[in-house]
Amino acid sequence: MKSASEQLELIRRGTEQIVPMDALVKKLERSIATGKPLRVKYGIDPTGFDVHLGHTVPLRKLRLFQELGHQAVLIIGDYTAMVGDPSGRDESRKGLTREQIEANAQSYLTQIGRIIDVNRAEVVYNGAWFSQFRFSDVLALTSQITVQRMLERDDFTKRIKAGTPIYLSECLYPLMQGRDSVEVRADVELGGSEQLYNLMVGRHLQADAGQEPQVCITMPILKGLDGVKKMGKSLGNYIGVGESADEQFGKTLSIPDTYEIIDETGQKQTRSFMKEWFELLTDRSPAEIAKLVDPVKTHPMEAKKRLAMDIVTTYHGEAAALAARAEFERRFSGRADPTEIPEVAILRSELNDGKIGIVRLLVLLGIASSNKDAKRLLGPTSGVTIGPERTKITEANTLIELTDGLVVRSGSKKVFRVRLTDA
RNA sequence: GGGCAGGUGGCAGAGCGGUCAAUUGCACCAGACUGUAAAUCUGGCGGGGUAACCCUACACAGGUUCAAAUCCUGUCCUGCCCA
Repeated sequence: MKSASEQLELIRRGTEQIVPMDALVKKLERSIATGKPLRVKYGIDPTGFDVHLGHTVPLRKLRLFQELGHQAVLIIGDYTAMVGDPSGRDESRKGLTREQIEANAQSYLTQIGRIIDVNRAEVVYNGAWFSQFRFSDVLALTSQITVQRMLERDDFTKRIKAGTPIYLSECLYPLMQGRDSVEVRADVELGGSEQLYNLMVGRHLQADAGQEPQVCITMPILKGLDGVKKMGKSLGNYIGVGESADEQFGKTLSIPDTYEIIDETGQKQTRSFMKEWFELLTDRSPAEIAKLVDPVKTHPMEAKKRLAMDIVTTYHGEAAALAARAEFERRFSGRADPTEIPEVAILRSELNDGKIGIVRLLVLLGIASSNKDAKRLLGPTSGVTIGPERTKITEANTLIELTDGLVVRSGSKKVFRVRLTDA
C-alpha cells in the first residue's frame, strides 16, 4: 500500500477542493495503520441513459481510490431522482416514474463499469432507507437545517432573482443526499464542484448522528465540445462513453484549443482548454501535460490527437485508438471518404426513369430532415456532392441518375452510400 | 384569499388589430479559410409546393372582427406585494 503522502498526491491531482484537507490526511493515515480501507461514496441519480465524459471525472477519481485499495460505495439515487437535484440548474426537474428509474439504473451500472470496477464496489439504492422513512423521520431530517442556510446557496439565489420557481421538495434534496452519507458511513464523498453544498450537508448530518464527518472532494466541471458550457446531455455537447472510437476521436479533435475568460480585473485571459481535458480525463502527470499543451514544444494538433488517443484508449483499447487516428487522418487530412460508409436502402419505386430529385434523395438518406431543410443545404454555398468525382450539386431541381452504390455527401461528415432495393 | 404584473420560436427578448412565419442578440446548421481548433467572412435557421401560393404556430379554450401574437371572456401556469 502506498504511503499517505503518496496517496494524497494522487488524490489531489485535478481536484477542485478537498474539505477539510487535514481530515483526509488523518483518515488516510489511520487507514494505513489499521488496514481498513476508506469508504468513498459517489452518488448518481438514474435520470438518463448516456454516461458521458463529464460524469467520468469524479468516477475516475473513484477508480483511483479503488486502485489505492479503498472501498467504493455507489449510491443509486432512486429516491433523490424523484426530487431532482437543484444544483447547477435553473429549473426544477420533473420526477421520473419508477420504471424509468429502474431501467436507467441498470444502464448506468453497465456504462460505469467501463471506468470503475463495479464488482468490487458496494452498490446501494437510497430507496433502501428512504422507502422506510416515516413522516416523523422526514420532520427530524428537515429540522436539521434552516431555510436561511438553504436559501443562501447560489443556485437558489439565482433562481429567486430570475423569478424561476423553486419547489419545496428541492430543498429536501441536499438533506437526502446527506442522509445517504449517514446510512453508508462515508469517509469521503466525491462530486462535481456544484455539489459542494450538498456534500457539506452530509458532514453536518453525520456529525449530528455521532459519526466522524466525511471529507468532501469536489472535481471541476468538465466543459463540453463547445469549450464554453458544461458538458451535458441536453446541450448535445458531449462524448458518450459508449460511442464508437471514430466518433470519440473526431469529437475530441473538434474541441477548441483555448478559451477566453474575463478575470476580476476585467482583463481578457486565454486559457488552454486542452489542458483541462488532459487533467480531468487522462492519467498523464502534470509535467507531461505541461509539455503537451505548450504550443512551442508540441504542435497543438498533435497534442489534441494524443488527447483523443488517450480518451479512446480508455474505452476501446489502444489498437482501436490507433485505428481511429489513422482513419481520421485519412479521412479529413486526406479528404477521403470514410472506410466504412453507412448504407441506406432506397426503394426502386422512388425512381422515375432511373432518376430521383436531389431534394427527395437527401431526405430519404436522412441527410435533411425535410424538403425545406434539403433545399437549404443546396444553393450557391452547397456542400452536397455525389459519386467518386464529387460532383457538386447546387440546384434544388437537379435530377440524379441513381445507381446502386452511389455515394452522397453533405459536407465531409455526412456521407452515405445508396443501396437500391426492390421491396 | 386579495391586489398587481406577466406567459411569443432552443434561450434571451421585440411586436400590442392588417405590411407577422413574427425585428434583434445568443445558440445552432451549411459553405469559404484552417489543424473537423480559434478568429473572420457568406448563407440559413416551422411544414408542403418548381412557383404563385397554401397549411400549422405566439400558454389553453372560446368570442369580437372582413382581418387577432395583438382586443374581450374563461381556464391553467409564473412572479411580486398584502393576508
